[in-house]
Amino acid sequence: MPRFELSSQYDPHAVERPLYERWLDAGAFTPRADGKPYVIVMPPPNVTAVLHMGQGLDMVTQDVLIRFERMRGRAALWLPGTDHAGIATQNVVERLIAKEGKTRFDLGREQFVERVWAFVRETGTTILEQLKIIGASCDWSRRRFTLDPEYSRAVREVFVRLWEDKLIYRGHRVIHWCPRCLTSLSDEEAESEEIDGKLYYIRYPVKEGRKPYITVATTRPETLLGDTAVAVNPNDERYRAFVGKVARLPIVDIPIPILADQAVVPEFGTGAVKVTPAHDATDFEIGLRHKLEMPLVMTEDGRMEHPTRVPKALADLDRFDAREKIVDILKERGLLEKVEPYRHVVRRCYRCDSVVEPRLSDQWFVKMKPLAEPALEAYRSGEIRLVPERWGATYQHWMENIRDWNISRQLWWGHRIPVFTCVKCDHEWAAREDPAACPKCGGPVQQDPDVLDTWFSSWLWPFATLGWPQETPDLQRFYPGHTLVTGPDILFFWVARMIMAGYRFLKDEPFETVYMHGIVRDTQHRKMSKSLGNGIDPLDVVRLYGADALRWTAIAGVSLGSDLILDPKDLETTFAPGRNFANKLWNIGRFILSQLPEPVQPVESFEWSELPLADRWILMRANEAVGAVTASMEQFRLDEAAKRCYEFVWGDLADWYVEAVKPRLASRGSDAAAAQAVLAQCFDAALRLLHPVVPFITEELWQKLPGRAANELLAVAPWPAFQPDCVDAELDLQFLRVKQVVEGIRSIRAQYNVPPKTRLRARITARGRDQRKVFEAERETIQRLAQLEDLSFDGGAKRVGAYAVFGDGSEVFVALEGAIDVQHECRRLSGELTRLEQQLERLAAKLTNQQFVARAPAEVVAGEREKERAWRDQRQALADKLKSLGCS
RNA sequence: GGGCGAAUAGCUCAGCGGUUCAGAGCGCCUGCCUUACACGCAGGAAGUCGGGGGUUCGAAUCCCUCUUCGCCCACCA
Repeated sequence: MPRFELSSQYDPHAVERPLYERWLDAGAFTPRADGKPYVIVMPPPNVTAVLHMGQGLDMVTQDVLIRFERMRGRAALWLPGTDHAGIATQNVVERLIAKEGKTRFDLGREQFVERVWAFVRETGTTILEQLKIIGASCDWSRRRFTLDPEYSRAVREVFVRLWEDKLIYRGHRVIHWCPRCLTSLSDEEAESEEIDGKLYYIRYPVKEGRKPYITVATTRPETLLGDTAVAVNPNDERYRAFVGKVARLPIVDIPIPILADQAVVPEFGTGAVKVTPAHDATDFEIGLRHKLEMPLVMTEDGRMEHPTRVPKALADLDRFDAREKIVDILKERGLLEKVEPYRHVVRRCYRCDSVVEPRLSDQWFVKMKPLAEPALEAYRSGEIRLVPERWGATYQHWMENIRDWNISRQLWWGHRIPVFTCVKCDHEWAAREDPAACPKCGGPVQQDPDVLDTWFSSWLWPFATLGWPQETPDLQRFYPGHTLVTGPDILFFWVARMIMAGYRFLKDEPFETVYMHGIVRDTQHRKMSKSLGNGIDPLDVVRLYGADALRWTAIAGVSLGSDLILDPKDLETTFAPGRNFANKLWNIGRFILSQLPEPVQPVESFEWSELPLADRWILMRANEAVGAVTASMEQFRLDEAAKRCYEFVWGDLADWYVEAVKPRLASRGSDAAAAQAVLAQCFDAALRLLHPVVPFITEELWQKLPGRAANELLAVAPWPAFQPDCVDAELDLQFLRVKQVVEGIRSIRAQYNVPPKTRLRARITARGRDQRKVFEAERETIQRLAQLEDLSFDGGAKRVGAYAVFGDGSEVFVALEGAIDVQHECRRLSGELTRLEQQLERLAAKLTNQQFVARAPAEVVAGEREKERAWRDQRQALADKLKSLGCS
């Protein structure tokens, strides 16, 4: 009698939350006290973030890995947390207060920062709570935030150490400036985008020249107001006469020198270039070389402003409005030679998408070369591995050409830069503790107003989260970590820098493998984003299909490192497969559980050789699945692991084994006991193998298996062990023949439209004696699966019916008196014969090809010979059938 | 301008040198509510593996080239 009443459909919502609670209560996600550690640090989401599909993929991937290793007995630590995300978070709160009609300047620094904290306290755990919904098995007791006091100490320590090592310096140069966020950005934070723009050719009047003007080409005419020279290449004959002359800067109407500089490419534009040292990085270099003035002609928010260079008509205009107006003025004055369409790159702020303005300013930089060297070496020596490997080239290229890192941001939200200046004696230094007075002269001190780049704190994540610079037990135990899982989009921002920080400050790699999955995109291969409205809310998916369905699609839907393509307009197609599979699993469980006694005898208590073929076969298949799934997991081929489980559960266990043993189970006799034992064992193994991918439903079912202790959890149960000596290809082949017989009969049934309820009579003629024994032993299985009322072997009287012939020449006859259409049967069989003959012909050609026989490996040749023999038998059998039917 | 990736069934993708290798899921067609499951069962149809060339006894699978998409990097304004 059934021990459980389970509904016929799996209801994820009824089980997910309680199970998660149970895992938490049991401390299942805390690393076990003993055992070799396995550590994944979670890429910390922005503290204001809500879960999107990209993170969903990232997190589920990590969860699969951590659950797998946890089951394998490792002291598995998945360390969660959030990032304060300087610009992003400040923007969010600025928008909030904008609704009250205020700016951060109205509030003042202190109040604004307090406001951000209030917001973070209120909403900062949202995304972490969402992770629980999708089943993330992180150790919440070790949750970190990049602005935690301990973490901040690490950030400050790192800054001071780099300062002491002379790797931090103040740079006066042209950096990327976001006029909307009002801060400088690193090179990485200014994303390039190709646009269809224009190239403006502008005439700069020249008094003493042979020609009345020199023409320059530019994509940003508005910067003309900041020009302090015109430059040409020193080797450019065309302009030799101009060098040393003075041009008249249009609109501003001031003299500027025409000079020669190597940086100018003669082939581009006119070969003459306007030089705007304060608003262009190359021009800045030219300016330095020629000691040019470097006037800023724009405000921080991108409006034109300069006491002498910006005329009233242009003052205060936004840079793009100013561009149009300046072009108009130039046109009016005949100074605009031409305008060409021109495809070029602009840089955009990665947080707000504004076009970034190159701007001369003072910023703090980190010298990166010394940091990059060990990180590069670690990759080259294989100490750190990138998966997929192809990212190695990108990583190397970036490291080899690394540029100094601008780490100061003109924001209020973040780690304040610990550089202090004495108001009295100008002494400047970095300090671990806030100083009360200047250590040199005792004068009052001022702290640098800027904060650090967010990534300057997150690059310490693998060890700052473990208590560094304190020598904590966690740090000793869990550093270095093992696997980092992330998307390739933050390879430079984060991954590369973590590696550098690890070697610099811990003298050891932060992790051994970086696994980079792909990006989540829609069916048009566009990245999912809020602005495109093509996103999928993972929580919607959980609501509609359950967390396991979401996880299934995220894992089974992508191969190693490839993008995940999802259709936001068709969630059903996208996520139903996972739900359906969960439901299938549920119902297999429902059936098996209804059949199992308490307790179930262990499989080991049965003599292997006495188990029926089907039992030995499914046990072997289970074992094979264990081997394959384990191997796939180890290689990050998570999709293969998931699909292998699917095949075993659905294709082998449900479609064949469960159906095959139903009669035995129904008999309730001694035959049933073995079947029960085998079912229990196989199902248990399947649940274990599937648990990392679909933790909820597997735990729920596993709990119901007989013999479960009250406090046992699948989440911390051992991973099944693969037994290489149980692999048996012969066994598989034998059962394959059984399957083929069944399928042959089913196919005949369908072709002759025999109603499912009609029981047929069939006769098998086996090719070899062994095979006959197999068929006889599995007679009941075949009868049931093929819906037969009678199955006989060999010899019976010739009757009218249909035949199917198999690879080894065995054949099955299905009696179809009255129903048989001889013509049709002839066509069917001769079709098969033709196909077989063609195959044989090809094979024969291959085998008579001396080149093949001589050069191909002997075992391949032998295999082909064997194949030929079997096919000949099959052909013979088919030909006989045709003859006996009287086909012409 | 460099570098990388992708192109296989209507859709999303596996397969990446040799077992009937041309596959899976979804979709489609034909039967079935066969007492675990219609989120299911059984049986089918469906692709000259982007084009061309080459290497090899043998090529979706390796090499070259072209085409089309996508991504990353680069101070020719």
